[in-house]
Amino acid sequence: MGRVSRAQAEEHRRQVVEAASRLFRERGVQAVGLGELMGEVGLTHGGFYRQFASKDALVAEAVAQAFAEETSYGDAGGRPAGPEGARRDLLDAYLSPAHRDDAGSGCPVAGFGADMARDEAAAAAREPYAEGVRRFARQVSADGGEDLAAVCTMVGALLLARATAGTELSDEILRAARTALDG
Amino acid sequence: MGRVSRAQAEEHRRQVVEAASRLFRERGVQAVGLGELMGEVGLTHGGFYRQFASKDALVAEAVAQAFAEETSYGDAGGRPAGPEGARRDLLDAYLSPAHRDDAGSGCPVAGFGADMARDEAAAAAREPYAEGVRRFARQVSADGGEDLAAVCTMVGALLLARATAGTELSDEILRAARTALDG
DNA sequence: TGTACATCAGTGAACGCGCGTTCACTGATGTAC
DNA sequence: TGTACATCAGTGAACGCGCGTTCACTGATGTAC
Repeated sequence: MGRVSRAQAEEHRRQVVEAASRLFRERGVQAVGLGELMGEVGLTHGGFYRQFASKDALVAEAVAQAFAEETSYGDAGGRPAGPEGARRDLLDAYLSPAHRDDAGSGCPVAGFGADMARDEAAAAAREPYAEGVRRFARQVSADGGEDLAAVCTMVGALLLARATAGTELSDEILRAARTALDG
Repeated sequence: MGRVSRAQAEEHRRQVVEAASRLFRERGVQAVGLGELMGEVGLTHGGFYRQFASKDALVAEAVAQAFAEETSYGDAGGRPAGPEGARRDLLDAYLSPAHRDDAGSGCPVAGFGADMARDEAAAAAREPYAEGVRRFARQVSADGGEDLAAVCTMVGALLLARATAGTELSDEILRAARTALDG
């Protein structure tokens, strides 16, 4: 292929991080190889190390990238929300079948939780992940505090709905969590 | 080694399933190889297929085995519980640092959740897993029903506490979930 | 603005490694008489 | 109870495969004059 312009290379790098952010959330860090990731961008695997120090370094970037983007959690609602309805809309979207079925562009707290809990992922991602959890707890809170318990319910519901996807239990789980969370 | 008695072989098989049930919960199905599993029992990997049809078949058995055994969730309490205190003791133990730090002998709903959510694990384990979730929801319920929302909060808290283990956020999460769940 | 050359993004083959699975073989166990 | 033989649990080497990582090479880009 020969050399590519600096702007093009930066664009490739950006696309690889984005693909990683999506595929890692969808199938897990271990299940996605560097060859597949580079292929997503139309490149071969050999060029990976011109852009990243290691797979672990990419994991850290992918986690940060996932938290940086604004997720709509499957766009379950759609109606414009006043500040009073913001929490309600967030809960509706978060606990929707659409969000359950689209982990790749869904909540990074849930999407990367399993990889962070088991030490597969780089320790480098630990700090940005924990910060992301806190930020989400503030976003969820009705007052200005951190509603960690609500985050537990939401993330747990999403995980269990995904783990039981295809059975009727899956939808029941989402509804039970939605009902339990006021707003 | 030569042949081994039928009873000895059955004992070996039992030990392999138990080791799988523990290690899979601890590190994930993909991260544990058949060689390591057989080694746990003192055997070599070649004999695996005399006992199991495939790794996926073992996964299904390991999930069933994990749900079959009585877990104490880290034994956080210890005081004898009357029926009125049973739910309180369950919550205390479940949301304890001990349970967070010992996934291998901990709750199978949480331990296998990630593997079930991503399709790494055998489809054969889906049904016993879903049944295990329902059974746990009945166990958690204060009345005779199914408290799916409480299960979401508990499992979510455990997952996030493990994902943030080592940071102070981890303990905060456990306490927040414990406070939110009455009893 | 044009030319000469250094840089370096991406290629493709190779590295060692561990995976799940298969198989010929060993020899103690279990069985038939 | 004792002997002859079939069974089969476990061994260890091999299979093809994909992984993360390295590297010599290509040739267009970027830079120096």
